[in-house]
Amino acid sequence: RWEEERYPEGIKWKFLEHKGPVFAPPYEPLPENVKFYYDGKVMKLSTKAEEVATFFAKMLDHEYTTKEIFRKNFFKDWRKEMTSEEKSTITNLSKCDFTHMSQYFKAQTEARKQMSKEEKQKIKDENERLLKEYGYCVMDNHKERIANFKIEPPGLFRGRGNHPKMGMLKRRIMPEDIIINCSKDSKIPSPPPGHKWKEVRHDNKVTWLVSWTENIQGSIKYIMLNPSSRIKGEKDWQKYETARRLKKCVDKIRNQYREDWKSKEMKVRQRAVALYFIDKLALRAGNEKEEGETADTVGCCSLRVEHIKLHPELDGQEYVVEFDFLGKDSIRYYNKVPVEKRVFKNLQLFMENKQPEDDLFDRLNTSILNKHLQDLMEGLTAKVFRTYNASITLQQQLKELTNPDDNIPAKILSYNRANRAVAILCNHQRAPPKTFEKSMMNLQSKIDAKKEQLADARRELKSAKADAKVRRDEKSKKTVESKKKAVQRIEEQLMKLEVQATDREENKQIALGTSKLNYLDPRISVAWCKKWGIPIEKIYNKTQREKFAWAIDMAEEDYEF
DNA sequence: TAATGTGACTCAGAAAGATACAA
DNA sequence: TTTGTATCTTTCTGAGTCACATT
Repeated sequence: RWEEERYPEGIKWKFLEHKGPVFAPPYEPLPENVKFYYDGKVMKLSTKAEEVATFFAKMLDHEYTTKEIFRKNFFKDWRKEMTSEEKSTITNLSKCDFTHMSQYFKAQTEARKQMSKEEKQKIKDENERLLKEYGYCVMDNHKERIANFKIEPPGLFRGRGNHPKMGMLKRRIMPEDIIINCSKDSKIPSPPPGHKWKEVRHDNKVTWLVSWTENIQGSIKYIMLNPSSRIKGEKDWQKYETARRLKKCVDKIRNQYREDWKSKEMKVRQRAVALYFIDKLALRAGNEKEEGETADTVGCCSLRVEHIKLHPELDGQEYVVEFDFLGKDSIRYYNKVPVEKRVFKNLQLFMENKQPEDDLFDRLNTSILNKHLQDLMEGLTAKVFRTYNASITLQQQLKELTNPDDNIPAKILSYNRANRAVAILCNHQRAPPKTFEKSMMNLQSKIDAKKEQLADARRELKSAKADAKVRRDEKSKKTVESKKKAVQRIEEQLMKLEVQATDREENKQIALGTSKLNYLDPRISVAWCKKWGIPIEKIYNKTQREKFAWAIDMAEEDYEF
């Protein structure tokens, strides 16, 4: 297995062979009867302009097509694709009527749903063929699954939150944009007929197979392997091992930064307070970002004065810091945290004579912080604290919440609650599902029905008992037994439903997936399952079991993070 | 030098798609 | 048995982190 293989420093593989990427299907022009209207009049668009128009039409129902920035960016990029005639006619987006196009696409979606079984199967088979041919590569001696072998199709860029580039045209990626990475002695993938690759290279110090430069931010996109692959699994394992090394020295580090709160040097104090937040609140490092290029979000080091409020006293607690800022993906972080007096006083100092838009930690950035962390422990960076605190929290919570006498569903509820504690710590949120209220009501009515059923069963049991008392024969005794069993079964079903309701309610706005997949040492979960006799399938689905195969292999019931 | 840029990788929630379940 | 719908799974691709090169 891959756990045993070793490579010299920086070398990621010796042999790499793959088939290259799958390109987005070419644009299919709309049928003649689907019309676009400008200023109330039918207008036939050139193919290029029409394609971009369809991107907008497909999003018509979405809120962001009403946003000014989105519309402005879209219109600007759309005009670039128009012929000069179109350009001179179409001068106002508000006069464009995409509704007919939009209806056509909705009808198409509907038609796809209504397809016969055979037609659906045909599509499925084709997808499978594609996966079989392009979805795998050979890295060293293993056939590995590729994560994203399909090139992103063209469309309109949708950033998260208040992104200044929303609505811009994401251009179509051509073979001429593509860099292929594979080994010299492999069969080099051939570009589509009539095309050439931008470059073919043989760099075994990186893990990607294909790359191209995207036109919105000018950043590089990659095709890489699936999480189940050796190269990803090994790295994942390493990540948790680093976090476990932090566990051994975290007390020392904590004492150190507490000392540094008193330092004469401003830089050191800021570093120490920031690190305290990263450790205590599991904040992200917070790199600087180029203004105007992305949504305005921050992490710890990039916090601004306007993102915190200091309360010498709040709701009976002393020295409370109120955080309110947008973090990664523009997810709001809101928290009121009582801190130590010394931290509080330092924050007051940092905020002195500053404007709301000034940096809170003006003498600090992620590079300075990470250099310092590197000195404290090899391989230590800001994000290791997140991994460490997430995993240790799961372990503690599992110990605290698991009741040995509980049945399996109740134990799983405890697991989910432990998982939830981590998700809350890491601020992993989701939009409440659109059908949440409804599904909650459905569940409640199920519970009510089950309760009635239970009452009936109990009544029947009672009368059966009475009956048996009178008759005193074998048959009626047996009836009592079976009625007892029925009551028990219904009680269990009821309990299961109630547990489910609790779980769902508590989970309304919490996303468990990210922490489960990226922050929790899977060996903790595997060990917990073994210890309590919970089938691993109850915790990890098939994909997750593939990703965590190394942990399932490795961890025994006594594993300690 | 510290600031800035570049590249490669992890982590993120929404949306689409597949499946299970109830009517 | 079929069909509609709720839920679970997978896909998608944007948004971070962090190391290292360049100026």
